[in-house]
Amino acid sequence: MVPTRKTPTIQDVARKANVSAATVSRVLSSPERVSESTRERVQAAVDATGYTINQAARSLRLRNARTILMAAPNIGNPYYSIVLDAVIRAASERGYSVLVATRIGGDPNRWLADYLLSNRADGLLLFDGSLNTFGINGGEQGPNLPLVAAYDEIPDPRVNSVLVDNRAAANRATRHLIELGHTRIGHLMSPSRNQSNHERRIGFEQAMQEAGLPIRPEWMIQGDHNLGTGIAAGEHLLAQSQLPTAMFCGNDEMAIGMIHRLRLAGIECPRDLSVIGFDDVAVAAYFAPPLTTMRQPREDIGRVATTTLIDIIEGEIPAGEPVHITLRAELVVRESTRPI
Amino acid sequence: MVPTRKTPTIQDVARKANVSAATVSRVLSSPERVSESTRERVQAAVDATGYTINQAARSLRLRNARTILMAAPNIGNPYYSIVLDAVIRAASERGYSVLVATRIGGDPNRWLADYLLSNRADGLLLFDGSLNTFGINGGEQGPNLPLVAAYDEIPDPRVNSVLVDNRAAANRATRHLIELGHTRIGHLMSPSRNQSNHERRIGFEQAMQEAGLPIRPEWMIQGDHNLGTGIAAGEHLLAQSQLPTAMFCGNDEMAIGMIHRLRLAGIECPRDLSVIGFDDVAVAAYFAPPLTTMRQPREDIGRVATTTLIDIIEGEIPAGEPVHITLRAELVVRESTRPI
DNA sequence: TTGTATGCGTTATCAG
DNA sequence: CTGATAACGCATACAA
Repeated sequence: MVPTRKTPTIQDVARKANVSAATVSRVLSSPERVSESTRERVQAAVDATGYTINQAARSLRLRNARTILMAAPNIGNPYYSIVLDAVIRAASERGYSVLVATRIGGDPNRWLADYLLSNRADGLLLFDGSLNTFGINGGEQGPNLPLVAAYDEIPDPRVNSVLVDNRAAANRATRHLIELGHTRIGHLMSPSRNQSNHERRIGFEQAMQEAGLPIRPEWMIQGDHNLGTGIAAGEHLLAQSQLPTAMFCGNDEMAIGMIHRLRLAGIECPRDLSVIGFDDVAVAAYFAPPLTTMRQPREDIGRVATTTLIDIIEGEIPAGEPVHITLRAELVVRESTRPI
Repeated sequence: MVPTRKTPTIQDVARKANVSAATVSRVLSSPERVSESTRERVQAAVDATGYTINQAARSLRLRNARTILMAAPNIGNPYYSIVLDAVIRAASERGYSVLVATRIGGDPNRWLADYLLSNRADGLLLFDGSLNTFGINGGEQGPNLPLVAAYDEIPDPRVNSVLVDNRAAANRATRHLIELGHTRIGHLMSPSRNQSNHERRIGFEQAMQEAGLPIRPEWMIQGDHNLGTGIAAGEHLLAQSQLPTAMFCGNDEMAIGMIHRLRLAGIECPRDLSVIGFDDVAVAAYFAPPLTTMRQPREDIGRVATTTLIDIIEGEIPAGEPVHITLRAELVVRESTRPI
């Protein structure tokens, strides 16, 4: 076994190039401030030693980590994985690393803030609407850390946000059903924990009212964004004396679960029931029937939120006024909806 | 605007508690080495100041980061997102953070090694079979960094690994079709870039040979693990003079795409063609028809790989002999396969 | 253009 | 049980 050589430091490089450590540091961060000859000599020494900068030391000195933290309630959800992918790409372009946290035990407000306070991350990308952003930020006189909330309508206007106009999207989805001639329309609701989901319900109700259509309470079903509640919703519907002819579902997974359950009972989509989902997950297009849905601009969300956060961290966006960016969802018509 | 207070240091706490910084440090890391009275005093000062340890300084001093790096070719793939979730949970339990990297530009071998060498991460969880683990590790006399490769059969026995027995799983999948009475069986192959996928093919061929069944080249279709190649495979099949009665697909996404395409041409699954997939992604159970598949133990992979890596980092597993852990996939019979 | 000196915040070592 | 001190590796102010 070869004895493990310790990783070279800036000093080792300096010695090898016959310059001071300061010069090596300069070659690395502002090469133009160093004469060409020494620059080359240092570069050669760097290559020869295989030197890599020690980030811990650099972070300590610079008081930053060139790292952002992405927090989501459930990274296992495909929705977030696509966002995460975009986040990593955008961060990488700016030279940032990405740390990931998901909701586990303990007080999230506390350990999320810890990450930032402890100099492990320079900013927070928050995808968890159930968290109190105000609390994370230390309240009224808090440290006011770089924070961008995404995917949730944030009721707190003091927090930077990148979000989808859920109300408009839900309105559009519902109008699609109405335009198809449906009048008996139900809504499989998203969990109302966070504002964005509540907005979907409002958009639905708005569209119904605008069209003069009744909102039937027995067709307003509470779901929890997973396949299981979609199935439960199907069962709930089967127990009703009358079925709606169309359903707007708060996300695709629930739509898929519901369609699946109803088919078992002989209710075919779209023959007997039109269904529109929300999100446009990867399989939506290949489900049977291919699912009509509102597509979330997931990559955009991840990318825009990340660049915004980094702009804030680097002071390119003034800290004074909070930033609010709104993205639009897009109607994707496939085969799970049809005229009445 | 309240002037931003700088975050308190261990010195601030020490002053407030009338002790030295060393004592504060001891209270935090080994409380039993400090008298009860001072311990309480220090604790109170910590609470009062809202002190959080500066990780950069700690890392610099301790020469570790208490962070691991997960590298995957494509974090947007739902497969990895579930693994990542398990990784985060397992890491968190041991007090580690998780950094995520995905394949972007540049030489991955180089920047992955950078992460470790630069003291940003203490170990690497590698899910990308196309990467040269040996290279990452610096070759024969390399630094030999803590590294666990997962999800791919690693041909290099010098690298620690946690993997699924793909050959046995593919063999089992194929036998399932054979037991159902099928004799005309095709295989939609995974990309052969990495060994694990190649193992699936070997498992298939083995099972066919054991059963004395012919392997028909025109039914051996090369895919690329996405829905698109599933569709292409469907078209390829439609162009043949004779169809197989059963197909073993290298993953669920391809199976779904293929079934979808064939249905458009009037070939129904499982009526005309039995299909078994691989992975058991979330929608497999709710596809029409619900998909028979080999379930990958994704959570197990993430958890076991993580705990193993941390054990290695912390020296609980001797560095001498590489660790190789094999997990088994499980046959999940649903409705996309039926007797001939 | 380059070098010297200093400090970032922490913990381990060594005295007391 | 506690305190003083040094060192981890880097980047900058200042001096040359």
